[in-house]
Amino acid sequence: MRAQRPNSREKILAAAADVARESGPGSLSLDAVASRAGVSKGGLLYNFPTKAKLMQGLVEGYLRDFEQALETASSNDNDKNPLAVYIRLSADDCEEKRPSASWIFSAIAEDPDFMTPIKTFRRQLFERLKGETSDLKSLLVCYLAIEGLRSMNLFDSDVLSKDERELLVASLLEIAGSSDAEQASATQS
Amino acid sequence: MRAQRPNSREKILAAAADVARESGPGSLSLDAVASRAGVSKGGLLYNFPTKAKLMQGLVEGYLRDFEQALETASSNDNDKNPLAVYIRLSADDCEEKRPSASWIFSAIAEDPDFMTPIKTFRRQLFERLKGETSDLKSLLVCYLAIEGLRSMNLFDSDVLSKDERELLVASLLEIAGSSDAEQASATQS
DNA sequence: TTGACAAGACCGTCCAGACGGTACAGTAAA
DNA sequence: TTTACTGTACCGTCTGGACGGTCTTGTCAA
Repeated sequence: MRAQRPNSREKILAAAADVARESGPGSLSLDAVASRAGVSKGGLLYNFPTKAKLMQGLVEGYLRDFEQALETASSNDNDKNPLAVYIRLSADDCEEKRPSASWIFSAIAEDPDFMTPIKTFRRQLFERLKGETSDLKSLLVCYLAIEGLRSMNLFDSDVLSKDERELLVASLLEIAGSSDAEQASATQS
Repeated sequence: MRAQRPNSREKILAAAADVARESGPGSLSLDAVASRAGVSKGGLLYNFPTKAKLMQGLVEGYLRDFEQALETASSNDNDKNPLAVYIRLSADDCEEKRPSASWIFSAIAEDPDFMTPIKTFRRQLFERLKGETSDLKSLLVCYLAIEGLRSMNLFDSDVLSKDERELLVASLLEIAGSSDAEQASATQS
């Protein structure tokens, strides 16, 4: 069956992400991942019969983690509107120093089709937010700004200072919140 | 006669961008670029002695074009505030279907350091906008949203419909414009 | 006008190395 | 015995790059 001793699988996936981050996305070779994971190349190929499967594993793990984080955030932050929850979650995500998903570049280089699951996931997420947000304009602005934050994090771009990031998030929450307030009670100058 | 003028340089650069876009960033090999440009590999290596130089050429051309576009846009759109000009320019950029700068992925895979010129350029641009915009919050939101738009364009992600894109741009211009109005009414120079 | 010649622009071929992947024998625990 | 690997050897392919040769153009003296 599946996951009996999935220790290696996770280790390999984490190692792949580490290699991509530290040695650059172009250096993500099977040998590098294997040695980084403390696993022989044979063992790697046993868990992931092909490099494409490795990439697929990375994508699936990424999506799974994202979905789970969204779910728990929705539960914990229940009192807020979904857009605000998403903003806060994404901002926290991007707060972490390491560009967690730079393996994406490797995946794209390998085969651009690896992006399609991520793209459809994003689209579904956006559609869901669209259904849960009253003001389309606020949603668009906030969603795109968060996308920009993600982009900068992915490219390891440090254009914004910490203060500016916080101010941005506050502004976005204000925008997201104002739409909520409009919906609840149209009382704001 | 064959075009022996530095014509070849531009042709090669364009060919490289085409190959990266059409065959995927991972297939950006010297042979592919050479054949696409209608140039032998030797000829390519003559113009760009190494693959790194090719990438550098792509980056420099990208930055040069961007700067020039910004300049002409500033001249033509003189009556508007700089942030609005930037928003409009970027939106137009992202509107074009064909030329994603997907060669960036190849460059990153080759060596992440190729991003540093682009990163410093972005930072300078942001600093300049910061100096020219009265309301930091508006700037942050608009700049990041545009960054998000760029990101989606780069990843060839079609989450937004055309109407939504237009609505987004209108909203951003509104946000940018309101800061301008504040500046105009509150402080006169 | 012509011929010689140097420099620039480009071609075609070859090569060492890295990579993904295969095959297979061995091993230690459950 | 099966599962989950390890370790090594190996193959075919692709890639960046080096190299020497070739064609074109500009220059200048005679």
